Order: sequence, then structure tokens, then C-alpha cells
Amino acid sequence: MRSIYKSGRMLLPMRDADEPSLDELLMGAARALRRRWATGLGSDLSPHDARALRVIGHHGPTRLGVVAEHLRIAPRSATDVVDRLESRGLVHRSPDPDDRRAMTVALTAVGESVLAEVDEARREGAADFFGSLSDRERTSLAALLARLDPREP
Amino acid sequence: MRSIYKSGRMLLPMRDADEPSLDELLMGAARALRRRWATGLGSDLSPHDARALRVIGHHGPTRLGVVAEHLRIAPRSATDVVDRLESRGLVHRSPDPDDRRAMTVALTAVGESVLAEVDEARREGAADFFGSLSDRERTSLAALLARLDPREP
DNA sequence: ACCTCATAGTGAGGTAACCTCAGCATCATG
DNA sequence: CATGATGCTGAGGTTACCTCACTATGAGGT
Repeated sequence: MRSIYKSGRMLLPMRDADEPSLDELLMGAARALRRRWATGLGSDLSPHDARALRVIGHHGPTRLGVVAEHLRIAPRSATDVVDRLESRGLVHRSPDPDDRRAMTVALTAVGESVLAEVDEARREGAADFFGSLSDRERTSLAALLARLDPREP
Repeated sequence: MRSIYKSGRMLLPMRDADEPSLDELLMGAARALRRRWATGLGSDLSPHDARALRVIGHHGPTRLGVVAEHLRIAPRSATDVVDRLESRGLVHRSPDPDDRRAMTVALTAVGESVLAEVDEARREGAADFFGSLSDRERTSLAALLARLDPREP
């Protein structure tokens, strides 16, 4: 990764064809971390269900629609996700006291403990994954990533 | 439930609860880039099909099994992907001259030009996405990401 | 040469996770 | 209190995967 064309449209530095570009490195790192998390899940919980569990756990009693929003799926599909989680005893529905049309979902005791496991596995996976970097390097990596425009929260 | 301490050494620096952790930043950045690419695709090509097109284009005449490997799907499923691409006139099958059981897939002229568009959109999307960083920052970001262990190519 | 076993692709058929649409109950407003 | 919007769910469809069985071919031992 050496010479740099400043003239006009060349926005990224030149690089050898066989060394990965910045976007490939980013996507590769993300994929590696995702795979590490997925293999560490253990409890036959799909990554998507685990995500739902985290949303609900972090949010407290959560409306179905809010779950859908966070999972970026259609409201109707949240029903199925919650059905599955509920059939495994990880969450339970309650009528929303503020709106009798709505249901809220919350973790059961089992759900809490499964979530704790999932969170711990994630934390360990991440710590392990970023373990090859020093504290300083992690800090500057975080700073650089934070400067990339997500363009939506 | 174990803490972030491992072998008595803290692996991750402390941080405020409301600021995103390193893993969240990484996944968020990857997601943002993926979304940017997806919206820029234009030609009603799914991200997955676009990926298949890139694999085949980059690889030259490619066996179906190799396509499957690169897409991380079962060999049988590669047949469907290639069927779809072929029905849109983007690729064509030929018998493999070295092995009469095997088929190779290659881009058609149309496929070449669609791939060129896709690649250009990707390149532009990436350039735009990383545009908020200076050359120096991009270089150090790349260096940091390269040090993370993908644990598989 | 032959027999055996492995391999490349595909037809058939199944599954899981989405989606849209319609319907019901409830809320919010003129 | 009438009207339209909203929150959830039943019904049914789509899609992208999968496994299993099959055919044709390759590769290696005897």
C-alpha cells in the first residue's frame, strides 16, 4: 500500500492486487468475529434468536413492534420470533398495561440466564478476537471506526 | 459467569456503558458498508448473486463446486445460483475439458459488463464510506484490521 | 482389463425465515 | 360516537437454503 494519486477521482491509495483492500479487511474482520460468536453460542440458539433475546433483555418489557424494529424485520415476523422464544421458555408475553392492543415481551428466569451466557460468550469472543492488539491499538481502532459514517443509527 | 479478567490481565479497557464497544463499532461499520453497497446495486441483482458474479468473474471459468466453496453453500445450491445467473444471461456453462463430469461457469459479455458496474459501485461506495478518513488514517486502520486473526481465509 | 470406490453435478422434495394481506380489537380524534 | 389509524396474529406464498438419491465419470489397486 504505497503510492497515492491525489489527482481527481482516485480516492484510495494504490495497493498490490493480492493484498486485501480496506473494505475487504473490514468485512473479513466482521465476518471472523461473527463466526467466532456463532460457534461459541452453544445452546442451540440461532444467531438471530440470540439477537432477539439481547434486544428484549436489554430493553425490558418490549412491544412486539419494537422487537421487529430492532431486528429489522416486518412486525408480523416478530410474532414468529417471539413465538419460538416463548415455546422454549425464554420469554413470556404480557398484555401492555398502557395499550390493550399491544403485547410486551420480557425474559423469563431461564431467559435471563441464557442471555447471561450468551453475553458472556460474546464478551469473551470479542476479547479473544481483539486480543492480538494492545490497549493503545484497540483505542485507536475504536477511534477510527467511530469516525466512519454509519449514516443511520 | 466470568468477568473480563482473564489470567489476571484485563483484556479490554474500561468504557462508559453508553458508548459503543469495539465489537459493536466493528459490526456497525461493516453493516453500514454492506447497506451502502446493497442500496447501490441498482440492477435487480441480490447481494448474494452479485457475490457469485464476482467470484466467477474473478476466477475465470469456474467449476460449480468452487463457486459453492466461495459462497459457503452446499454444492447442490450452487447449481441453483448458477441457474439463476444463467437464466438472466450473465453466465454460461461449459463442459470442463479436463473432467467430463464437471461443468465450468464463465461470464457472458453481458455478465462482464454487469460485473464491471457492480465492481465500480462497490469501489465508489467504499471510497465514499472511508472518505471521512485521511490517507494516513486509512493506512493505520488497514494495518490494525490486518492484525486481527481471521482464523480462516 | 476389471472392479471398486470417490467425486461432480442435478432432480426431487423438505424446511426455515422471511414476506404480504386480511381481520380483529383497541386507541385517538374530529 | 363515527372514522380512521395502530398492534398483533392467522393464512398463505416466496425464496434460499438443505439432504438424499441418482447418473456419469474419474482414479487406483490387483
